[in-house]
Amino acid sequence: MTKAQPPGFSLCNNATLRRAGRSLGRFYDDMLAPSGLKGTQFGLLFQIHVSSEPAMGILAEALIMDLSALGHTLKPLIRDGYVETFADANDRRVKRVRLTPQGEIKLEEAIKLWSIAQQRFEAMVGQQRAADLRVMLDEVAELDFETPTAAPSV
Amino acid sequence: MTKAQPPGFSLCNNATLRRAGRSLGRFYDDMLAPSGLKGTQFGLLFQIHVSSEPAMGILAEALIMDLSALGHTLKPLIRDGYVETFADANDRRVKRVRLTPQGEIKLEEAIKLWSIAQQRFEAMVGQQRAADLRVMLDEVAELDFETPTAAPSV
DNA sequence: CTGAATTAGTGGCATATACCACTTTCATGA
DNA sequence: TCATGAAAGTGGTATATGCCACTAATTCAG
Repeated sequence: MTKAQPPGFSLCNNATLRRAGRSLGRFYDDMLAPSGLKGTQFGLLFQIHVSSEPAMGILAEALIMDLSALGHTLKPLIRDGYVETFADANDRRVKRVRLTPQGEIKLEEAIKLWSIAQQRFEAMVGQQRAADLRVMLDEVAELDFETPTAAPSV
Repeated sequence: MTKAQPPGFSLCNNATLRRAGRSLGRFYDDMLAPSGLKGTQFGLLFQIHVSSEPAMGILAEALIMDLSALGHTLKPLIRDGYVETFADANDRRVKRVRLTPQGEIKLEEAIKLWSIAQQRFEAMVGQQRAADLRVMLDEVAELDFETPTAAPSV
């Protein structure tokens, strides 16, 4: 028979991805800890920073995140004064998001810590392989999982 | 200059991994929905199934998951009667975990759904590339992130 | 222009995870 | 044997995320 599955390894792409996510997440969290931000929060601040006062829906889409989840995740950042929201001028349904000056400062501070984490990680797996991995992951993220539940409606 | 970052893509390995995780997670969740299990729960049941009545600590280690997080994640599964725990015979500190008969049945049911998800995914990215991705992810998960906080204590 | 359908967010609820402070058991050395 | 310290879990608290039901604003057909 084939050799027994190494303990902890799974053939499930999803389980494997989550497992790696927990591991890597803790690493980035640890490295970012001095800033008081979690890896996720850093990513969120960064995405807001590089976007142009994005609407929540647009932001959620870019992050492939549920809109309501984004709302929840944003709360601690708003509470801590790093992010603020404001109504769109043309469509009052739309709420836009931006960093506060304090948020920009915090982000800069965090970027320094993040760079170290990023470097440490890439030193371990290789810069090229890390880039390859990201490409692969972005491809996975962008896949069209449209479930053909049954016959596609005419 | 280099071309602007495509919206939603990040150089951060952690952010990219999480983003892909959300995307893939939803896909597996959707596919498993008829069983009433989430992708995470399926992975957990499976890992318990292939282990030999593992102690919680061992299970957590295999999944690279915090022990207390495992405890919390296990609760709904215990409540729903899929998993049960029992004290180790030789060390009363140790709590072992196993599937109930009901849990085994549910797992079998879920495996059918999972297979479809797995197939669909691999049809999209290619079986070989999926395998490569898992290898890469397992490697990342297994990295030694030991933070050399400062001078290693003598 | 008015009522139905659509779009954007919110709030509630449930699971996923982490860290920390305990509590209970063991293991160990004096 | 007994005090100490290590090991395994539990519970609390906080963030991360998703889905669903609902509300507010818009858009659109008639």
